[in-house]
Amino acid sequence: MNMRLHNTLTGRVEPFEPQAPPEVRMYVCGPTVYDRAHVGNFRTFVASDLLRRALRYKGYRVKEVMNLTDVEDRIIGFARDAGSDLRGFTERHIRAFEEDRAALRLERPEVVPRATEHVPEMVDLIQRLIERGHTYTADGSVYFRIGSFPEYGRLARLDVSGIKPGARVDSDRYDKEDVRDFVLWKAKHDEPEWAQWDAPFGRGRPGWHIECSAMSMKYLGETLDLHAGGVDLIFPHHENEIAQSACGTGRPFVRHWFHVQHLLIENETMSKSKGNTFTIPDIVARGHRPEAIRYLLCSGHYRKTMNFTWEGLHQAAAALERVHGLLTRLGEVTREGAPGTEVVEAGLRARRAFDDALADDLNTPEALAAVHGLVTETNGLLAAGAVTREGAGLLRAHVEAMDSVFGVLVAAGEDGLSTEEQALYDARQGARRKREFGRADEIRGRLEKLGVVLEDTPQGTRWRRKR
RNA sequence: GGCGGCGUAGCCAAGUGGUCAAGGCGGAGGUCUGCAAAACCUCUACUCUCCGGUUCAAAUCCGGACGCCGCCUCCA
Repeated sequence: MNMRLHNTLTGRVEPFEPQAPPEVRMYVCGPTVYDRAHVGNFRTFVASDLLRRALRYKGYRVKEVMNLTDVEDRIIGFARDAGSDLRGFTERHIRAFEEDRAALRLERPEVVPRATEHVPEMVDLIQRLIERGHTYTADGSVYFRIGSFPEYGRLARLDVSGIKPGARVDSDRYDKEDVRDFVLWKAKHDEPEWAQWDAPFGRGRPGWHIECSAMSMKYLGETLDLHAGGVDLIFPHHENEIAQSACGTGRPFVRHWFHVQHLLIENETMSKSKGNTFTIPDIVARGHRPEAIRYLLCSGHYRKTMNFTWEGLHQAAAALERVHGLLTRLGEVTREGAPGTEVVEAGLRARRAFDDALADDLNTPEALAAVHGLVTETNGLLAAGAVTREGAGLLRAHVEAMDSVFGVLVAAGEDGLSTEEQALYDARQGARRKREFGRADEIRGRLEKLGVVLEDTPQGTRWRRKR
């Protein structure tokens, strides 16, 4: 159950120790549902999915909460423009997110709360902050006074001392005592009715950060074991979450902060103006499989900027195909007998390397290398006829165990051949039996154009879909 | 300007003081095959952006240069 993870709070890789093992209470900042999430967003979600799966692999029981931010100024704006109410607008994007989540084989967190369904909890927390003297009101909005929290800036390593308390900063709509103070509750202006809630401190809507504090603590308790998100959230979002939560409860908010680096697309920053904020359906429309996307996102370390390229997607698909091919061939072994020591040892060796890699700050690239090491060894043993049926089962079990973390190594069930494809397949088999190889090759070429690859083996002809 | 990170083969990507610079993709040759495909075997970075330094020893530590990226108020 040993695991070392980098902790943004300390800036070091340190042993991960939950408060009440084997349970891990983990929170992940989820999507803001005003648009379809892009691959960059999904890098974070894939990384946090790898983390929760790795923790389970190591013997922990994970309770993960991932919020859906379904009220926020942009959402309100877009919904109003679309002539929709909040629920109608966000529902569409939530469904899209669920589709993408399933396509990338992300496990569904145990709790997926929506901000709009937790306004009372947020009001409650704000109320507590007011009572403890961490707030002030300006124009009806409630602000958090960062000067009331000495530890402010620790996570982001910001030096707050340069900001003069009391220096008023002009803002078109709100009047803050300090630039870095942030809003807990925004007083209503001209927002639609569906974007307003009642609170003891006035009608309005919650600020951005408060939802994560309120929802995480509701489902996971006042101190979380793990909190994950993209690096861009370190400041101000997570810094503010810490301030609100710690000041509201008087306890540490999070023990371990896990932050995922950003993604580059073809060596360029993602941005709307560059037109490279690809969504999962965008990438699929270009002929790539979601499994390849997931594999590619798994192939770099989460703390390092990753370069996402179309070429890389092809490479990922090819690497994945290699593992799938091994599994197919393991299933075809018929020889009886106990597994040889070579088989047993190859499996154990790979598992040890795999376990070590995961324990070392979730080093998935190295864990993947362990998987491929086993593939190469097994292929060799297979070619030498050294694998029995029992041995094949053992090796497959190792791959499956490792895939409990990666989630793409075992191929999803494929559809059978269509009637047309089946007819061609049968015709080729007939031609081959009659040794009419010219005709057989011609049919094989036609099937390949249809995306079906044939492989003749001593045991017969097998087919697979081209990647 | 302040803070943080990165620069490893054609491409993707581990390694952060001392067996060997992982692994994948691609490429070359060979084995197998009716031919292919798949698989196997061999080869594919004497070197880690560059320049200095520390050390018996550096891709790994220190200094500098160049290039790239992120954060410094609602963007994963």
